[in-house]
Amino acid sequence: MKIIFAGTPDFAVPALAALINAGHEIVMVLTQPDRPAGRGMKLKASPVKVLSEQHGLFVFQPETLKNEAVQAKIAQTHADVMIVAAYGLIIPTVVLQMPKYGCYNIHASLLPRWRGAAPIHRSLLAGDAETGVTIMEVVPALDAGAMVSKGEVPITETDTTQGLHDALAAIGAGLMVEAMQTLAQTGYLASTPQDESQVTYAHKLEKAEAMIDWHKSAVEISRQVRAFNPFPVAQSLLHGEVCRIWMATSVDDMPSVASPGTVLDVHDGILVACGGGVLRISELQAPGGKRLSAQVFTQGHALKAGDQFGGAL
RNA sequence: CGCGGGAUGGAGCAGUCUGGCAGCUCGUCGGGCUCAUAACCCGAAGGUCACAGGUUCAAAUCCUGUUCCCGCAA
Repeated sequence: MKIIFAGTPDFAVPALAALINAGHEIVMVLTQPDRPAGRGMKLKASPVKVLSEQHGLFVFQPETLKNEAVQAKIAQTHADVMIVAAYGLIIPTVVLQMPKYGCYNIHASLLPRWRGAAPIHRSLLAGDAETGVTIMEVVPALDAGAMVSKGEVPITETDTTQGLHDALAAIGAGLMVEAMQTLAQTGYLASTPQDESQVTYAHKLEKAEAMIDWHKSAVEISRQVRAFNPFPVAQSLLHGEVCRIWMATSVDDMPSVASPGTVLDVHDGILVACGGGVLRISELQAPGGKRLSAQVFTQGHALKAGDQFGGAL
């Protein structure tokens, strides 16, 4: 089929790769314009653009799709279908109606739960037992279209956003290829409307949410740490400096006797007292340094039982 | 040229401000102890202090340039 692919970050890459592999004709790739990013603010191409160029695809990077000249260019492709995966720009109704079979989206949650910008982070933070990915029709309202298929993934005590993201991106890519196969054969995709009474929204992450409040329970802090890995990374003050916490699990068979934020032991992971329970930090990063396992970290940094996380600068 | 931190045996760090014998924790190797061990004891190897130039009797340390890594901000 003739496909327009609209996507920007890493999450969209497996889907595009899978569609190329499945033999579809990608007539246009929409991705956000190169943005200044990273140290030095150099212009950086999106992951989707990088892959597209490797395959010699036609890449189109308009600032907005509201412009008529831009819309005309999209119409000229005469695509059968448009596939959206974390594109990041609003797609006007007129564009949604251009492809013969419409427009389908890959969303990283089990809809109708977690519509919006940060579904993986929010499901992890909320302590959901499972998450997943949904293939759905794109409609003008945010992530509100009827659902075509779903893939579920259980969330364990050690899952991070990074890990779930990669798993969901892979599953979503497979489901989308399946859906396109069905669409190509039958010219139709069955879909189920979302139950509006079950809708929740996954709001964008705020930087301020990264700071750890040691008065929370170890279970909650562990979720926060894992939800914020790899971005923006949970952090706390240690010896007056910002320390990033990459991985931490809650130790359930240990009562917390000291005040929240107190280091209890550093021999098997860094154990820290919380508002409820004890947190075992297994990977962290000091300013200027690389991320290190707790064991390696304690060999080079003076950290001992009785030290305090948190507090003021 | 957006702002700031860093580069020191294999790993992680101190030492730099105030120039004067290259240090610490861990790992590796050898030996000992032990029924045994990632435990404990004794010993050893391993570094052109990122690279280039300058100042000095003397530079890891001060000055200049370069490369690479990290955080912030986007």
